[in-house]
Amino acid sequence: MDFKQKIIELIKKNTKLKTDEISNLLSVPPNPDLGDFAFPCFKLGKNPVESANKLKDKIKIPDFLEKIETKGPYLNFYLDKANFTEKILTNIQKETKNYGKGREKKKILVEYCGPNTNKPLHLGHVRNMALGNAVVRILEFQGNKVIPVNIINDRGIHICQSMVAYQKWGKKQKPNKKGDHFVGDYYVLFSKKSKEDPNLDLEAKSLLLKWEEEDPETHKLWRKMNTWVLQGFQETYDRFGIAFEKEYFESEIYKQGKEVAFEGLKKGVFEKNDDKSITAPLEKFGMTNKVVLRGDGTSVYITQDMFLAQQRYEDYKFDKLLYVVASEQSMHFKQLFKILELLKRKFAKNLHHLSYGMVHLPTGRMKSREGTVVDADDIMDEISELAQKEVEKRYKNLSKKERKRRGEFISLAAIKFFMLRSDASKDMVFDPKASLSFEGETGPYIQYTHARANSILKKADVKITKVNYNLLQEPKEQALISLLSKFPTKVEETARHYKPHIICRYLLDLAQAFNEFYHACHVISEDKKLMEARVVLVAATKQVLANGLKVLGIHAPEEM
RNA sequence: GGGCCUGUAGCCUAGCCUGGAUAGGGCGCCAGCCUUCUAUAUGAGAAAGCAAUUCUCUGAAGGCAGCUGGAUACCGUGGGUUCGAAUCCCUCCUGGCCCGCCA
Repeated sequence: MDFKQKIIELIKKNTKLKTDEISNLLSVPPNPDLGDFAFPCFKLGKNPVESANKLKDKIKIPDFLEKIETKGPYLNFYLDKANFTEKILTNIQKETKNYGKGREKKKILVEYCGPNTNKPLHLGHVRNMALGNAVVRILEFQGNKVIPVNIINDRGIHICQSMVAYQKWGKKQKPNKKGDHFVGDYYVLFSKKSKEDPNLDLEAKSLLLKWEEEDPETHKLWRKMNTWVLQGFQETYDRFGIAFEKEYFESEIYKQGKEVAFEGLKKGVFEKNDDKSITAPLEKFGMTNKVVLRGDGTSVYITQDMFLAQQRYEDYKFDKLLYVVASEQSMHFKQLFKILELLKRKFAKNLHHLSYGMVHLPTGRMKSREGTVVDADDIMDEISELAQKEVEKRYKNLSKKERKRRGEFISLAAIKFFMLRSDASKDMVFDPKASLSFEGETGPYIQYTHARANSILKKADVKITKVNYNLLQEPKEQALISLLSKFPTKVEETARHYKPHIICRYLLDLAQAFNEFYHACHVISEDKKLMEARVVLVAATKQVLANGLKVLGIHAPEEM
């Protein structure tokens, strides 16, 4: 039983309140002077100050508490420091990389990334990948079985546009650069040329028809170009540090939603229109009606998603399916989930759209047709270059290889942390020049703190025998220990809300507390027993920083 | 017209689910911590005087993935609920996204 539970019991014994009520009221005071837990006494009577004092007199102080005090209408509980410190620090020493791990046992599918195979991944995908990857790791750390899946949008008119341009101007060249960029260039070329020559649009349309008729030549070209693009994506995934357990291809499933549409019609959930198209009537649920199958029998975007959801259920029997997709598709998912509910799919209530805000440039919205897009690879290159320069400034004698390695993990930390540190639901402006500093609330700051902790441990050559936890009484030490104890709750909270920014904020607080601590308290000292206790504290902090970075998908370096 | 999201210092952001003590961070700004330089007729002072040397002040530059201190907030607006509202409810306003037989 943890301390909070013990205090709840204590209050329960001495008041008429129920456990739940007390649990809700009991909170952590705004600053450490006011103790470790606080209980507001407004509910105990008309005069809360008097009630607080009465309650205080009634309670006998148990071993784990140092004291109880009243401050106005609040009853403040002070934990016995040595007892608390010992419990937390020994726990971290024992559990190491599993400290904070949860015990949920669900099977969760997370769909993210969702690229189109006509152009490279861009900044929006970077946010998506950072978020998806972090959510996967956090849910895993919470104890769940998590299966990351991708949906590849590898068919449709936009794909054919790149193909037309390649046919006309590609001269059968093989890629002379990363495959996705190579193909993307033809997509941009198509957009440019089609402004002058409207016939190109017709050509793309007829190519799409040929593709649907499974014309061998067309499919051969399509497969060839897709292979180039997918190879390029794979390189980006590897660099970003993500992997998928399964990739679903739109081209393999887009036709199969039809059965679902007919099923809905039979069940009376959908309606048939005069032109033979099929509609899901959703007006009574506060949405607009949705066509789920065209008059000519071909499927639309939502048709394949209806099928794909159930396909995934058959594949994995998930307890939960998360779609990490930008907020612009909120309506689509609202409609999709409602339709599946009307079709009485038992998994319908276990679907969740994890929506995130758009990434804007200082110049406005990104438009791939107009070339005002920042490519994922380019931004990684650019930031990596910057980071390598910073590394070089600090260490003149590093090998080029090592400098590159460091620059790379630092830049990825900067990018990922920047994408994750604020609430996903908000839009953000990404200014490549100004947004990614390495100072302040950044990934590198956390990494740096981790590296510093490590370097202290290396310097402090001491044998840990029997630690006297009583020695860690300084306010900065206590503040740090108190933060360390909160990690498991933060993980739980993050997993419950799918909000990685909670862990980001926590790591910033922890890093700051640690930096303040080691400036105020010298670890390496003549007093061996004190040094021993502090070394344990530093090691514990390093461990928790590492655990936190890991669930965000960020490397925790030993030095940088 | 309808739906969803959003509004917190000059800028960015946490807190809102689950109401509670002084609204927490960061950037930027100001003042320090650290390093270097400068004073060979062209800065000043101290170590009794001179020389050497050292130190202090003043000045300048640099660095800064770190630390300390400081200034900055009608929590969009108006109302309601409550002993108590950034947080819950309602009005209005701002910005964004969506409302296609595109994906």
